[in-house]
This record gives sequence, C-alpha cells and structure tokens, in this order.
Amino acid sequence: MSVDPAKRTAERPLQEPDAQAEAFAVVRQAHQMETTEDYVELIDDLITSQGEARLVEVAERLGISQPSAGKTVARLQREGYVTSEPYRSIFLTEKGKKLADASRERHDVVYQFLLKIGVSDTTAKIDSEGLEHHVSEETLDAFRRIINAR
Amino acid sequence: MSVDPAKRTAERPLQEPDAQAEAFAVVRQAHQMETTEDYVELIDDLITSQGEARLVEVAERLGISQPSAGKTVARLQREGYVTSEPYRSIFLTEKGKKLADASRERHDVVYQFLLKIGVSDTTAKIDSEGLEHHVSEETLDAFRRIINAR
DNA sequence: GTATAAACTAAGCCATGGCTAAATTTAAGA
DNA sequence: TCTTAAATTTAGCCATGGCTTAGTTTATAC
Repeated sequence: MSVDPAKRTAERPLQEPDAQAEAFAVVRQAHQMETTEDYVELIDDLITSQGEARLVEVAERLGISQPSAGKTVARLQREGYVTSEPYRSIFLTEKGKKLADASRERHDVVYQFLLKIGVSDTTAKIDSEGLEHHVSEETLDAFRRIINAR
Repeated sequence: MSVDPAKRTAERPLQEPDAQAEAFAVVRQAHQMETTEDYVELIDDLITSQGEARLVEVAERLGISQPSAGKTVARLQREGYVTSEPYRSIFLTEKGKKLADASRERHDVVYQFLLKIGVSDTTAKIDSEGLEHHVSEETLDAFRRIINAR
C-alpha cells in the first residue's frame, strides 16, 4: 500500500496551489466548528440521560478543567448555541439543538461505519470522535452505503 | 442509518467519563500534531518536486499569509523538524523527514481508501487532508484491507 | 553596479482554548 | 439555622496560529 518514495513525484504530483489551499481552508474551518460541535453534542447527551447538563460534568467528560469548559460555554452562549444563567445548568438553544442532532448523526454514521469495517469498539469510539468533524456529506454517503451493504 | 432520537438514550448510553475524556484527549493531542504534519509533508513535497521549499510557496499552498507561515516554521525549527537560515529555503531534519514520510503514507492510504469506496477525486483530496490526522493504526489497517480487496 | 521587485523578518494585534489560584454562590447536612 | 462542601465564576497566565503594516535582505534585471 505504501508508495515507493522514488516514484512519489510521478504518482502524486503537487496539486494546483489554489486547490490545495482550499483543502486546508476547509480543514481550518472544520476546526473552528469542532469544539462547538463536541460541546453541544455532549451537552445534549447529558440533558437526555441525566436531565441536565452541569458544567462540572461537561468538564469531566472533556477531560479539562472547569474554568476552561466555562470559558468555552461562555463563547457558545455569545454565539447563540446555549443559554445558562450564572450558577445554573446549561441549556441548548434551537440552533444548538439542531447542531447537536446533526453532529450526533454524523458521529453515529462514522462510528457504525468503523465497526462495520472491522475496527474494534474501543478504537471506533476514539477515532469517530476525531473523524466526525472532517467527513463531507459525499463521504458520509459512501459510509452509509457500506453500513447498509449486505 | 439515522438514530431515532427517542431511542437514543437506550441505544447510545453515555460512555464512562474517563473513557470519553481519553477520546477527547487523543483528539486534542492529534490536533497539536496536525499543523506540524501538514507543514513537513508540504515542505517535503516541495523539495521533491521543485528542488527546494520556499516560505512564499508554503504560505501560498496553505492559503495563509507569509508571516503566519514563517511563525510556524520558526516553531518547527525550535522543535527540531526543520532547519533554515534567514532568507534561505527550508530543509527537513531527519526527524522532520521521518514524520513527513509517515504522514504521507497515512495521507495516501486515506486518499486511496476514499477513492476505493466511491468518493470523487476532488472530495477525496479535501477529506483526506482533514481525516489523515485522526486515523489510528488499527483503522488504517482496516482501510488497507479494503483497498487491497478484490 | 545599481535600482527595483520579490522574499522574508519584525512588531504587534486578535481569538481560541488550555491552565492555576482565589473568590463567590449555591446547596446540603448537622 | 448555620456551617461546610461543591459548583461556579473571576482574574490572569500561557502557546498557537491567524492577521496587517512596515522594514530588511536578497536577487534580478537593466
């Protein structure tokens, strides 16, 4: 599968600069949404399964400090994804709920896909967390086809 | 494929907090390496195909300003991935070359895999750029199996 | 050989998202 | 009720990686 370094130039010529720049721009943009998606997805999961989303739990599950989580939640509030009053739990806005649902859908497809192609459950959980933000609709469709196959 | 929201709780219970935190930690760590990998991979490609890697070209292909690219190249130098003297072109150290080769290998596998499952070339190029940093060895092996199948 | 353009560096701005330490508020228990 | 513990916020630190504007160096072309 590996590409012979000596043949690399011929087999994998440089892309057009703009096309390449565009690909990196897409990644950077996805990047900006990653944190937002992870938070709303997690907050939604917490509300569903525990009745409410407390900052302390969000922080614990993200594996970061409470102040760090709080800072990002403040940004999410500024941007209209969540609401919360001081010292109270966190709620999703319509916008936040929509994003959470879409993210979870994507996350689930990636997770199921990984399982389908023989990846272990543990790895599927870890990898899907990272991959979900970088999968286009077209690729997602390809994943769905494979999940549904046979 | 989509999961009925009403059944979500039962079908997709919360993970253990530590396991979930660990997955996010993996993503954050991958994140830290992303920029580094993109740069060394690009620098290696430029050296191979054009004889040298100039900052102006790196910046253009990443779609960012020259000073921004310069700042990151300075970090890469600090961390031992590249060398370069003022106003001169950029070279990879052993460490940088190794990382570039590994990154390209991974990148290629993801790209070939996407093509194999029916994703268009354009999308495969874009998505592989984002996905390559979040694919574990185990998943990569699954991808390789599929590329080699039939 | 010198003028000019291109490449690069320097300085300083910004937002994000980590952190710790300390203050505040809320909730719980005695 | 009152004390205390837990949750949250505030303040301030740091690195990364974007940006612009302005200065410096190098290379080109005349």
